[in-house]
Amino acid sequence: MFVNVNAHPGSKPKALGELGQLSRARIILSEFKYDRGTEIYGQDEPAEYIYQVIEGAVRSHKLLSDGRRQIGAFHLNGDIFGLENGAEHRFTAEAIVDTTVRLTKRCSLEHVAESDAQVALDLLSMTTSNLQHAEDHMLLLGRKTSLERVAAFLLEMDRRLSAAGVMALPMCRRDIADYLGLTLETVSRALSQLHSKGILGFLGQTQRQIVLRDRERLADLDL
Amino acid sequence: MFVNVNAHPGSKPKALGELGQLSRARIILSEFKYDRGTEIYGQDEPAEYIYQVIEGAVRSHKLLSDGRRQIGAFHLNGDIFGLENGAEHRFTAEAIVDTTVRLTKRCSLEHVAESDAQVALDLLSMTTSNLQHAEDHMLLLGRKTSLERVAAFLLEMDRRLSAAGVMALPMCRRDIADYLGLTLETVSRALSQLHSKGILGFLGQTQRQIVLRDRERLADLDL
DNA sequence: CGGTGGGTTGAGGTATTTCAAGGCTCGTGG
DNA sequence: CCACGAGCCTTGAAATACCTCAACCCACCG
Repeated sequence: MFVNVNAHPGSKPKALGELGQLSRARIILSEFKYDRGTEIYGQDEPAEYIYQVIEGAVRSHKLLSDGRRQIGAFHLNGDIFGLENGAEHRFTAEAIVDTTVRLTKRCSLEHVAESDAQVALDLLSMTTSNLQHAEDHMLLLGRKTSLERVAAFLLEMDRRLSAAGVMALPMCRRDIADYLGLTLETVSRALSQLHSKGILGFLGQTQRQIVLRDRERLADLDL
Repeated sequence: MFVNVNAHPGSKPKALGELGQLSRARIILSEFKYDRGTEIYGQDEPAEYIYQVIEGAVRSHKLLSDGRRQIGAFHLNGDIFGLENGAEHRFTAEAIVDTTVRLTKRCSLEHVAESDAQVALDLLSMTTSNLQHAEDHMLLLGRKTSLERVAAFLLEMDRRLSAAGVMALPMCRRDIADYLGLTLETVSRALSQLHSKGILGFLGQTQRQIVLRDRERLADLDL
């Protein structure tokens, strides 16, 4: 089921630091690959593992019974996800593109945390980061206009995955929409609007590579 | 500044259990009262204390620069709030009604957690509860209709503060609206609609005491 | 008694959704 | 090599859920 690969020094130092500490605690790390579009775990499944993105991108979402979807977070290079306190996952996680993750058994980690305060504090710190993101996202979802949401999204992605001033979005418009609580058409219109105002530009013909031409005016839209 | 009162056995066993454990760790607890409408702490202020509601109700909110407000949570009897990992509060907290809180210094708690894994795990558990609530709330704010939001709100409040089948809401319509990402008029209309359908009833003339007459049909609205 | 702070309700406006059409890219198979 | 369909994105037009503005009611209180 799981392919064991030699763990190689990761690409994103910050979050790796966190899992690095866990690694110090002698927890088994292995790597695994998921094809684009496949489910990594489902909502309400027992949370057996926690994950770190080595390469690729993952989305975590909840569904309403009639299919409406809310994406709670995107997990990019170096991010840790799947960390739940209870026994079950509270989101469904899917690979957005072909993705490599590093994973470790949740129970062994939990066991270590019971005696090692430092590990427990690491877990707390990770959970707090997630909480902070969720809190900010509630404000966005509850009170921001579509343009403000898209602007905030672009700034977040710029911060998290921009290389050389250009960001290559791994996710499609529908994913962005379900993250921002909008429809894909509204997201598309907002992007077009920002484009026509010269605030951003598209590279290539896929519309997924975006360069921010006027970060200042974009930030003005992010209240 | 702070009035020290004898800590008496609290009213809500569950959350008290948590602070109870912290108490075991020899952390100073004192009580303090806030008048209705007063600020307990402000966003971006240093997080000196953490709090537990003994009596009353508190709202935590974020503001956009133009005054739009999003309430992230209501804190009712027994709830712990003001727990931040960073040095600063991420919300403004205000007493909705006259409120008594128990409080303890954050730094001393943090200090204990550094060596005591059990305390650190308690903090983790509390943070995880907050995270879980925020995750569910993102789904509500991003994807539910006004009627579904109000139904979910009523069920949440019913669960958290219903006594003898009737809930006495401490907060006004505007607070509910800012919690649900709606306007107060929309909340009022949704409640009227549920009232006219016989799903809920009002007691007294303040419109703040609500009795759920058909929890089944209300739950149908909560997808 | 008048003012203030809630709450409800109606009418009209609007941001966003819904529905629909069309274009572009890319992979696959003839 | 080209045709074709699928997936993704954009754009327009119409529908609608929610917001805004406004009037009114009621309870409370100095």
